Amino acid sequence: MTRGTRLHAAPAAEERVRDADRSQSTILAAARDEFAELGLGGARMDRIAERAGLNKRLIYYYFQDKETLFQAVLEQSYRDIREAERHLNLLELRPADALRRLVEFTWSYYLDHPEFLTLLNSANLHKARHLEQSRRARELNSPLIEMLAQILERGRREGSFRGGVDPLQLYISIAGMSYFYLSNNHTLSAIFGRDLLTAKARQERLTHMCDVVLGYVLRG
Amino acid sequence: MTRGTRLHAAPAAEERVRDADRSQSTILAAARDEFAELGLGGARMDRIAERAGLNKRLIYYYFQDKETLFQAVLEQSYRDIREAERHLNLLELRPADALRRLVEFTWSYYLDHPEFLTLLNSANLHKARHLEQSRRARELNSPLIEMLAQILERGRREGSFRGGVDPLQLYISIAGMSYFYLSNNHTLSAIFGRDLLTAKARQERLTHMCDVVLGYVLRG
Amino acid sequence: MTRGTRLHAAPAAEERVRDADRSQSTILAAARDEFAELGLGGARMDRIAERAGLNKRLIYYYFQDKETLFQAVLEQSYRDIREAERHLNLLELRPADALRRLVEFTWSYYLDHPEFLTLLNSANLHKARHLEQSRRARELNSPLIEMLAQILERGRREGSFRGGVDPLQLYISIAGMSYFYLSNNHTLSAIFGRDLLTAKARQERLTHMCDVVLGYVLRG
Amino acid sequence: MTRGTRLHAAPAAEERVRDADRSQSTILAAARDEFAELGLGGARMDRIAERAGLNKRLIYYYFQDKETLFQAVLEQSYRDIREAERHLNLLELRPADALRRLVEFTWSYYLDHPEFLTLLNSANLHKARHLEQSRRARELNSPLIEMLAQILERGRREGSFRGGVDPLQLYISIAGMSYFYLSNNHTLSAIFGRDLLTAKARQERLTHMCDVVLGYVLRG
DNA sequence: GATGAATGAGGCTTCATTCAT
DNA sequence: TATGAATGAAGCCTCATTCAT
Repeated sequence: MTRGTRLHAAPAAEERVRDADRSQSTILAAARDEFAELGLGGARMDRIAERAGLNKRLIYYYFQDKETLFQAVLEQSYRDIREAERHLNLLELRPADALRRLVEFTWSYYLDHPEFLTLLNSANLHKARHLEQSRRARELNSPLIEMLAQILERGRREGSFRGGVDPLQLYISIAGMSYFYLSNNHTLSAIFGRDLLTAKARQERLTHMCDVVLGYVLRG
Repeated sequence: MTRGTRLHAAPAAEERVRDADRSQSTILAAARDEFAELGLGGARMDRIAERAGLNKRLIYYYFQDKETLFQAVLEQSYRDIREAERHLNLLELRPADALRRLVEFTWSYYLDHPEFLTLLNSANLHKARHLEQSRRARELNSPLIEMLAQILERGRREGSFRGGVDPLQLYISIAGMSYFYLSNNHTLSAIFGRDLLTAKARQERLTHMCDVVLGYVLRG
Repeated sequence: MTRGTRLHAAPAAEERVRDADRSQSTILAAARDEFAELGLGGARMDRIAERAGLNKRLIYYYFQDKETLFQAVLEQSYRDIREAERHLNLLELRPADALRRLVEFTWSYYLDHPEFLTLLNSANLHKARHLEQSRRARELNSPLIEMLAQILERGRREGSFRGGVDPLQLYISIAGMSYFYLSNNHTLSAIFGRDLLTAKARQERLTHMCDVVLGYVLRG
Repeated sequence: MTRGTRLHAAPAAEERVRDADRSQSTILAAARDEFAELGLGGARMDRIAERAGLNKRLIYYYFQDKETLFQAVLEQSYRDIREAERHLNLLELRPADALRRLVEFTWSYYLDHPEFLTLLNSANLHKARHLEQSRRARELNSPLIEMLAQILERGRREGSFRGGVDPLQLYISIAGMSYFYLSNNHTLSAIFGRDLLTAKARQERLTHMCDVVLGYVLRG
């Protein structure tokens, strides 16, 4: 008996299971938005339930409490960005192009996922205690570090890149340049009285960052 | 007249004023610590009073409410860093040295004032609404931008620096490289399983950042 | 036909019934423990299901709600003690020995069934409303009262017992002396700083109670 | 300046202090009633506030949480009964009269303070953990034990009492006989179909208990 | 200036119970 | 018979804030 043949019938077992999964995802997405907008302390369980369109009690059914929910949101966010990173085929590009692509990817991902930045902030405000409790923390290690190491090594062997560059340091610098600009965007705008998110400003920022990275890495 | 000589007497007017000032500073310092550790949402007025060793009611007496108090803390923090920046006499140094000095200063200030980073995060989580409400926001404009502009211009005229460098972009990059490393220190440590705050690691980070900035700015 | 020989077959009707009975007993035992440990207000339906290793919904299937379940537990407990009492063949003993045996039985039963004491407490906290609702309340009348009446009468006729002893009053006194000692054991221990449940202490208590009862009943 | 001279004046400092005290007593009394009627698990903080006519928050201001409040109620109840016991001048009476007076006092106190019985039950349901946490538990030791010891010794020396009676055992028996009758009154009434609290029934119970105690203690 | 007492709103969480197979 | 998913009501407790000297 296929699904189409049952009319007015109750969902089959497999479907009910999927309902549970769907509820969990819905909650997770709602929580992600709430936490991103208001931080762990400012988030409200009531509002998360409302955003999810589900009963508040269900949140506790699937995720024990607020802290656990936050941890689940964090893990999901990490899984998401790592998934995106895996699709970056940097090793097919020439070293300099690969670096440009990496800078651009980081920049675009942060731009498209502003919630990732605030979640990261919240996590660090709480001293990453949520990550430490996560057994999966290590799995969250970015594949980019290894890719970056290979790119740098290849560039050095080609003679175009300088040697002695620590890939982790460079990765952090690349991330930091995008991150600070976007994360502190409001403060910077207020202080400098300049909109930093116009199309032009964004293009200029990206160009600047590429220039910095390549200026550093490229052999004079 | 020392205080000990007056028995059962009410404090003199001037002394009362000094007490008032001292109370305010005490509250501000306590609030800064609390906000830095727990964010705006996680901070507790009770705890701030306790940290200050003063009655909670007094906080409301001096600072209308929690938001206003947070704003006051933010402004004070900005005043503090701007004050420190004013003592940086970069223009006395040669351009390359001035840049190194600027990177080092930023790095050291963030290291020594971790609360500044978390306050900044909190402010940005709330979209800098506290800054916008502050009449003094513009006064918070860093003098460093102007200094940096002059340094870059001088280096360019000397022929050692490349041209076309936007001082604001560079300033943000410098700040971002330190900021991300320190602010996300916990997350990074958890993920990469590497203590990023040992003396050696700190030295390496500083060297890396100087290399990046100078690598970018110096004419090949 | 053993169960193992039927593969993928639905259980036979008789077996289903046995399962049903077993489930009900399991629930009842789990509920008894939970109620005994935590009282009616402190007991949790979730925990009862967990203790029983059965789905919570099943509890509602067999016992309408928490109150009804409590009532069922109470009735079962009464049935249990009445059953034990029925095996006491006091009338075969001489009057004084029969009294000693009764005191000892009461004491031992309470010692061995501490849950009975707390259930009784809970029932009385709720003014025995669960008993009043029970159609079987009267059936719970202890056969001991009648036995005790006969013992007292026989002792009196023999000339060894005093007359005018109300069997119900004596029954309550016997029960009360054991009950208070055991039920308030924790409080008494805390206050008097003396472990009341060592083997020696228990023996002393039993001796004391027999002395009291016989001292009262025996003709000088 | 006496109180009467101030009209329309705000309460003086000493009075405000008393307000705090009064609030605490009011809460304590309301809590005692609620706990007595419904047990620890069944009591509701909301209802306690309502009974006290005070803001619920104030309960938490003075008594950290429900458990602490319960502990405070327990301690107060013990203080009350110990206070009453102190006014019993048993040593002025002849030994047999002193015993009768003690039985009567216990019976009357329990009759007049039914909440004491249920509080005791609740405390024991929770294994007296609230008492153990109380630093004052030992102070709650009844002065009656010592008095009873003296009465028994005096009776023995006079030749009217038997020897070898443990005052603690006797105290527990006296308390238990009253306690069980009253505490399980509802259950007993339901089972035996007999109202145990009529004036006549109460008189009979008291007579019975005196008979038991004296029958035991008096030398044949 | 300083403080202990008091409060209303709301937050997180738990509970008994029902739904829908 | 048995069960995982879902829910509304309510419970304990906390929070920022105000009252009343």
